Amino acid sequence: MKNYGQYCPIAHALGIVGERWSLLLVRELLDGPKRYTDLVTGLPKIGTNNLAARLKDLEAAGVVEKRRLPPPAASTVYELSPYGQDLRPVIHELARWGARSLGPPPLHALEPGWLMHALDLALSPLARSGRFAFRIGDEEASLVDGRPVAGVVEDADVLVETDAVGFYHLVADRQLEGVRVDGDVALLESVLAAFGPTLLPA
Amino acid sequence: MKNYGQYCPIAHALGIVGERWSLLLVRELLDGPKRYTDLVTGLPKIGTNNLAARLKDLEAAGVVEKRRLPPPAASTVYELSPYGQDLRPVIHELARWGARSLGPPPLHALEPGWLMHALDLALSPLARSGRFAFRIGDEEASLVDGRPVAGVVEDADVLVETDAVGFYHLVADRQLEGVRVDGDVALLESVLAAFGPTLLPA
DNA sequence: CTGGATCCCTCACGATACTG
DNA sequence: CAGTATCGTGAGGGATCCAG
Repeated sequence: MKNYGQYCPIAHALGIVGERWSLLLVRELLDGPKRYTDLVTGLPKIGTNNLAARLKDLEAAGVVEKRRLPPPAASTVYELSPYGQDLRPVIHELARWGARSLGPPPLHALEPGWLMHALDLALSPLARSGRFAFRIGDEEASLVDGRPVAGVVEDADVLVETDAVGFYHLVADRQLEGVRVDGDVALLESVLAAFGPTLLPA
Repeated sequence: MKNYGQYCPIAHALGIVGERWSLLLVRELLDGPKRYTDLVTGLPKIGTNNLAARLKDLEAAGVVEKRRLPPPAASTVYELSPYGQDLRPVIHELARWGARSLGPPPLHALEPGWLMHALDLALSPLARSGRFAFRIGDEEASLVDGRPVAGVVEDADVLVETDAVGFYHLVADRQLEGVRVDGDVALLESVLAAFGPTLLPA
């Protein structure tokens, strides 16, 4: 992509990761190294030529590194360089901004692992202490002292059970309809109360 | 722009501001309302048709608002909605990330007001207290208790005078060559010492 | 099966000219 | 000043094909 013709850190950053698909590619790699095929399945609508081009660009920019796994797992994986890892705060802010106008989820076709990402995004800054467990649809994850972990943790302070739409309204509107809460309800509500308005005021 | 086909706050956010020029447009408007022509001069390489299209998209998405100024200043200005203002943390993080691989500035063709933006970006999180004044090339700005203000403030704790390249090396490498510092040098150095490594390790 | 490269088609972008 | 009209180019999307 051509440059923006300005000496500006924002324009420069966008020259590196501003192309279509680039930041979504980084999002995929934030969960760890992935193979080419994993990236294709994680980004179904990207053309393979485009994926190869984006990977090449990001590699040339020092954001992504290509590594051959040693035998017997002889395959190549792509992973973020340390500089690429530093995009995490950028993507985190972008996600929090986007979430405010995203609307409720479809009940189908959510990506595996979405709950851990959602907890990390929406609640981890708010629930720095306590043990929260979530069983949402067919996903399970917990928040232990602000860190998301997989599965329902033992002796949680509070356990939340609902589906994806119920979870959305829980964090977005603080509506508890259709949500089953076991344990310290007040603790959960105090965390949610720290949430500002999340929906687009318009 | 077509969607990314995923229920994901990042993909959704990129669907709104992910197109070429969109975030730079928001950057321009973060300084306050601007007229169409001001935007053209601030983004010299954008085509006017493209600018019109991006403005229309951002307005439809609730990020930008178009307002007619009352007579006698009968002109239309564009400004960020509250939701658009909330992009400031995103752009801030992006700028800090991009600055790490940006390299030293050209001595010419820096945009007016760059110094205030640079102070805001690089030093305002670090210098929450104290009065720092800067005279860099033909730009003047100060940092008062962490807030950037225009001009050289009276009775500053420290006054820094150099050119843009000297300023860059001051914040990037903490090199003081070619930099004239009046006042509390130790205070300035303590702020700079709080800066981590800023350049791409590669 | 993984890891791409190639082709084609469409549309978005960039430059410029033009208008209310 | 604030855009719209037009047009050429090139990047992105989709499908297919090929090599290890």
